Amino acid sequence: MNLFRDMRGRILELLQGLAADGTLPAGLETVRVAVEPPRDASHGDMAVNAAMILAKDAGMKPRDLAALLADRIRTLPGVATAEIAGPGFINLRLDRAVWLDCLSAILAEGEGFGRSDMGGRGGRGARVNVEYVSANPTGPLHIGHARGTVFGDVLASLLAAAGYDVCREYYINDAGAQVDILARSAFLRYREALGDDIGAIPEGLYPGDYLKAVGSAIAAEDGARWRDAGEAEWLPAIRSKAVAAMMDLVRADLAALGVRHDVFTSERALVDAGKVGEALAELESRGLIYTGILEPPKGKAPDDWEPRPQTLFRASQFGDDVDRPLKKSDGSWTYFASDIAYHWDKYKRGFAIQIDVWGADHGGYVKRMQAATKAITGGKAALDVKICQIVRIMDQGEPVKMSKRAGTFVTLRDLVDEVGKDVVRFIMLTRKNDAGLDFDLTAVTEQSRDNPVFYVQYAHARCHSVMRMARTAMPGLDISPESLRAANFARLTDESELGLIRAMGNWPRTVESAAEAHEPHRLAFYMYDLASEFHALWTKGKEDATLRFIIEDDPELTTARLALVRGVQTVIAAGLGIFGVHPVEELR
RNA sequence: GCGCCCGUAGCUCAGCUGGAUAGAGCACCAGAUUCCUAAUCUGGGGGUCACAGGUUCAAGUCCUGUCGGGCGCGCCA
Repeated sequence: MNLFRDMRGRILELLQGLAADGTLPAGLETVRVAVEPPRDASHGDMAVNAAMILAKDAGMKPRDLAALLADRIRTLPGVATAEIAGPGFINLRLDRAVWLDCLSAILAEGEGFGRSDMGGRGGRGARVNVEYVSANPTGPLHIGHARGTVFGDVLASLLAAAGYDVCREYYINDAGAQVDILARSAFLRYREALGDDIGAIPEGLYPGDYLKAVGSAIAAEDGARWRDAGEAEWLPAIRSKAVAAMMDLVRADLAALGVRHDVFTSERALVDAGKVGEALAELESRGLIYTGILEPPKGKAPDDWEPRPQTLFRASQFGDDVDRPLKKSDGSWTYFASDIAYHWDKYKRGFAIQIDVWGADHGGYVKRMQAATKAITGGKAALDVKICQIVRIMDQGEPVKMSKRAGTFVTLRDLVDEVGKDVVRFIMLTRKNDAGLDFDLTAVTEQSRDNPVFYVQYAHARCHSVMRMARTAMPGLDISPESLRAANFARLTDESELGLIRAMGNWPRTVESAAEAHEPHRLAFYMYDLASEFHALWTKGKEDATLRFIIEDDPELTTARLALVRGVQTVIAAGLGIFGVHPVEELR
């Protein structure tokens, strides 16, 4: 149930009617017609901008068109008033019964309230692929991965809630030089496990203790088989085992954060299957590959720059600044080349809508990837890249210096262990993805209004608390979901109560707009605002006892108010559900 | 030098893809709080939306330029 979308649909029907009887010209473009809550609540329940959007094409003044339309809107069931304001807004007030029905719908739909079918009507939604994390399989996840991981995961949930058929994907970069280094590092640990003295880990290799277990495992499995073999002989096997072990680590870290991917795609597998060659042949056949010499970047020419003919993709034909190399000087593919194959592969697997979640340091890569995706799919796939800005870990307002040597934590797991997965997940979404974020280890566990996690959780817990209280104070009262659903909502008359219902009525459109914009952080702000309204009403009951939720000598009123509380609880739980945050029933 | 992102109240940030008088929280000031959970609530002051142009009925939002901050810039991923 989405009151705003329903109303928009009915207004579009009215417009069609006006066009059909010749009052308005036919074929007016209505995509920009919006039905929204007005910025100022005193303007009413809904604001319609149709008259201003359509005035020019209709050949009318906005306010005249508004008057015409308002006359029709007033005849719609559920509309109490339709007034023209400002440059041509039509402000609607709905019958109170409409809002009360909305509460009824919330209770009936439960946490499904707010789910949408915008991803596709009548059956399965459009398929969307969200690729996130995709950290190199060379060690455990570190703090720098936290934000993109949470962002991608919640964006995926959000799109699913909006009716899309979502695939959560992880791209394993197991084909580059990094994993060879991993293999060499693991090989040392293997020899160590066999009793060799390996001394200090040489510069350039991964020194982490987490590789000791890998070395031991290989020693246990293969014995001394590789010990005296040449690198060319052992490297592929050790690499494969090490990567598998690292992915186990990564998966465990992800699980600690409550993240689970549907698909893990291996870059090496793509390469071995010849997909890169196929992709480049495809581009070649479209005349998009040539051999040329790139200009050195101005202002920052690398020391060892020398002009060299390269195999280039014509990225600049698709919006990129320059053409991009596909081959390294040793003849192997660049990372970009296999990434083209990968995105093409995603498209061929049925994903015309693709979203990649990257860290801020990859911002310069966005254009070329979009250019390549556009080129190789013939413009049929859309790639949106969400860049997550860096997170500064703070403590008591001071930045935390993170280094292994200093003993301060650097891994994602440490962060989760320190404050809990729910806190990490929520806080990572309290800022827009492309803005920086300060994560204060002390502030996020404080119990105050400054701390959005607490504030929202407290609202949810408070709902449960009220229910527990009601059971004690009025033992004979039936507060089962069925009973609350059948409550006499007409007893809800206070403006704060209705305001709360209106706020809840905004939830479905918040979900839709957040899904459309690929901006899950909007849900955090919504939840915070709803919690705020709820706390305000609760406090009102302290000053005015007649506004309390529990009125012992009036079971009917109490039931209605508990239904309201239940509604708030439901909507917050729905929001936290999309966030993958467990809604607490009690704070301690 | 070029590209991308950012610039909104003293501070941290929203602003629903162009709408009405630009909003929260913190901090500050003034109040409420023997209470369904104490960890709150009500009100107030505070703005050249970095700056300058442009587009239109309407610009924080779109375009151009300038300034300031971050990230990136062939054979790393």
